[in-house]
Amino acid sequence: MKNTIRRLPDAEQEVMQAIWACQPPVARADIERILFETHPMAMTTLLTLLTRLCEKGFITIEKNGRRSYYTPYISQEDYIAAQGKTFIEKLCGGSLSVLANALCDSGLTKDEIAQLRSLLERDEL
Amino acid sequence: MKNTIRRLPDAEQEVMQAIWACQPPVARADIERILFETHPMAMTTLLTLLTRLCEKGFITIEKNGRRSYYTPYISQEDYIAAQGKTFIEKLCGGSLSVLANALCDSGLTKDEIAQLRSLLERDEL
DNA sequence: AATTATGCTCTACAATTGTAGAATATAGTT
DNA sequence: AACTATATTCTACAATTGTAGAGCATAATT
Repeated sequence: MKNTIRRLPDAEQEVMQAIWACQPPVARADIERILFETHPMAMTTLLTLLTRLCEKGFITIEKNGRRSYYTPYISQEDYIAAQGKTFIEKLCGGSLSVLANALCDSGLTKDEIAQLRSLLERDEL
Repeated sequence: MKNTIRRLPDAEQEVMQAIWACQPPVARADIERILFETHPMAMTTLLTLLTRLCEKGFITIEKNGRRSYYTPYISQEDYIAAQGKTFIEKLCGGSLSVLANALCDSGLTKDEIAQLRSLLERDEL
């Protein structure tokens, strides 16, 4: 786990999620297909973002002939952990309960509140 | 509560936190003093950020003579709730337990894990 | 009232981000 | 081998963000 994982800009994060959703190494076409649902963009735009993600150390790119294949270098779990941690420390003063309360009070749909309840009732983890 | 609260860029978020830490309406000098600890910047930089925050609807500015006073228009709780919700929906597929697991596995200090444990053991909320 | 100090607004500019067309390189086809 | 299709890299540019000096307005001081 890498401990300083920078917060990605929205478009790049969207691309990472598409990559994480696939079995690596991932072909451009697969990423494109997934993104089409959530954040459609021109193909060259996607390729620009992939290049930037590589420069930032989030993925590796291997070429095979004229095609490239993309593999996450930072896992989704590590990214979530790092960003979640930063979020809690920076915004919630390090207190998880501040987050939980804010979510309960106003940030969640009924389903999500139910989910939070059940999560809080399990005390394993 | 406003339901579409945009994610602020880092510098502006830092300023908001300084404002939230004070009793409104807040004088520039107070914000400056707090920021000096976390994110020092030139005074005019701060004033630029305050103007942007006002344009974005995060604060209101009232002038009294040549000084201005700043009041949050979006509460910290609402901001945390909105960003937390977005975070969970966008990154964790809407599943809080995904966040909780990632945090447990690698994102938290010992203290924070202890805190999460105790939070999970309380089943009020 | 004139001068000075101070607090804010305007202007500026580099870095990052979002977006995509133009150019290039390579693989497939005739 | 020449032609065509296609996948990637280069180049480009507007919008946003981080940063702060120059200029302006108003209050305090002499």
